Amino acid sequence: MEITQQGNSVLINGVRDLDLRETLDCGQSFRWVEREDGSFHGVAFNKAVDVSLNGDILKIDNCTLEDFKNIWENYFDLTLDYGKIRDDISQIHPILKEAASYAPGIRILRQEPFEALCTFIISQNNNIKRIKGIVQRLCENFGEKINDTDYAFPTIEKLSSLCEEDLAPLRAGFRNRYLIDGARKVASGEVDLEKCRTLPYEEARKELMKIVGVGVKVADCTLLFGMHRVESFPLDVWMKRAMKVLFPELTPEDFGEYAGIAQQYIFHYSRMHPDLLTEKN
DNA sequence: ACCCAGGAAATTC
DNA sequence: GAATTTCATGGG
Repeated sequence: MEITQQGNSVLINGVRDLDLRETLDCGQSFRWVEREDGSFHGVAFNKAVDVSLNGDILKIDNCTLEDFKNIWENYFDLTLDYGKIRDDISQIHPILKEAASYAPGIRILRQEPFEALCTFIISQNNNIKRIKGIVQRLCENFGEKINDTDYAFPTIEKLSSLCEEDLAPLRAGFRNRYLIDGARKVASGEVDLEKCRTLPYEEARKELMKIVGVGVKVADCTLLFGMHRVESFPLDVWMKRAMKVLFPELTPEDFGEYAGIAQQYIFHYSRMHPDLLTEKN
């Protein structure tokens, strides 16, 4: 990877295994918007950027070399060799091999832990389109304004200072209570998100499940997308169907130390081929 | 009107 | 304890 600065942009040459749409619009982050020209606009770590990819050249606008090294290289997980991981996990099962080669540009973003926690609390019994709307309103109402059009994700302190009724503008329904409980327990230290990066997996899960409204699935997604615990294997409705129909002889443990990456390949593949999961198949 | 949505809590059996 | 119902909201 060769990195150069060009005006207000940073160019990264030689980026492999990255497709912006597959990665930013596959249900792991809910804050990226695709533009007409195929670029993506989004906010993370209090910075708003435009990202585009031409061949193997990644361009990040409104970005300094420092921001790239401190934030975006990590955010897009560019130091992990997904080609190698794909080769390895492809040996687990032929259908996984097919799913991985179907969308080889999926990467697991390294999002902010608190943002991942909140967005996956919001995700429960909900659809991706509405999740995006609620998250957008959450940022507009309670996040710091960082330019004409963009808002940072709300801080832990800000959200923990609110009550359920304050969140009414989100129209998130019963999830308001869960968001407040999560913010308060994280703010008080009762739930330690940083510890979840290194705790044994089951203990990290339990730590997050102290929050009302966080069960196994939301905990697994928070660990995978917020703490980069790539051994996590979240089972949502799609994945449960996929396991039953496509991998009846396998258990989550069979997917190994990169199960979370395999999960994303399978999740995306299943959503793109819903007919594969109907009863007769 | 009915059913579902990257689930989890509350209630009932 | 395991199975079922409820929880707000919006879209198909």
